[in-house]
Amino acid sequence: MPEGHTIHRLARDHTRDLAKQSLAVSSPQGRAVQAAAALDGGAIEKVDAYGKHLLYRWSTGDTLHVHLGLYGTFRRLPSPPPEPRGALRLRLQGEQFTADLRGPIACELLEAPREELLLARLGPDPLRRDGDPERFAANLRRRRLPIGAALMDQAVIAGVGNVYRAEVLLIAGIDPRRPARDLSAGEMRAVWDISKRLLTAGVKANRIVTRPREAGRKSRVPRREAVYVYRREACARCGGPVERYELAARTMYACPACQPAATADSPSRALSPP
DNA sequence: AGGGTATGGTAAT
DNA sequence: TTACCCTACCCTC
Repeated sequence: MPEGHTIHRLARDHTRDLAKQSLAVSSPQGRAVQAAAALDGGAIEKVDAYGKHLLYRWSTGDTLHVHLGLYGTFRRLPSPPPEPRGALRLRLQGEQFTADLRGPIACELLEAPREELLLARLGPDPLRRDGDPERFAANLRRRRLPIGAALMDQAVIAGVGNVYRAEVLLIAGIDPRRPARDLSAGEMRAVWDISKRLLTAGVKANRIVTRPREAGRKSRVPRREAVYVYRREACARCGGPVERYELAARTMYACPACQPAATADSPSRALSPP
């Protein structure tokens, strides 16, 4: 779940549910006791999202940095919440709602210099107003690695993960193994625009949905039916077999028919937007 | 009910 | 390159 869409959705929800009120902050698991003690009784001004990173801005001037990693999850409970159970890393208890954080890779106070370092190594984020497609293109031109690997590099583009990279490249009709810098300017722009569109839809739906729902289909379909290639046997666009292989230490899913290797004679072509 | 797997990144090796 | 975090989900039984 935690690609950029999840993070931006949490920033929005937590700003709505928890900001501008006194919060009881605790760390029952004991691994963020110091941060909890510093923040307890304080108030959040707003929550910012950069790629897959959450920054909670407290009225004291403190910034709490949270990164969910692969397992991390926030659960929203009505206040007052039940007694904490298990490995509960952080609990933010507000007047009406409580947010419980489990399994994050990062949950720490972030001093200004370290925040600068963190943001400096993030590429443009399509979900942010300041996300700049020209910066993205410049990042790609600088890299010889495959486009499927470049999209996983948070310094190239922030917020895209393993599901979105597969889906974006399928829709763009681009073979993931093509060197990033070999993409045409139009292809680079298409990859950015499709990423932005899919991530934005993900924030709204609060899940990854890259494929239009079939007419008359029930409103909530299994993930398998909400995507074109990720973890599928057959491509949802053409019905052909989906290829899977390791790329950037993760499993890549691609349709060889919809994502042909480009040649000088026949550059790969993008799908018309669904 | 229970087992296998992973939407991510860091630190150790 | 590998171990790890140790949750939620999906699948099978």
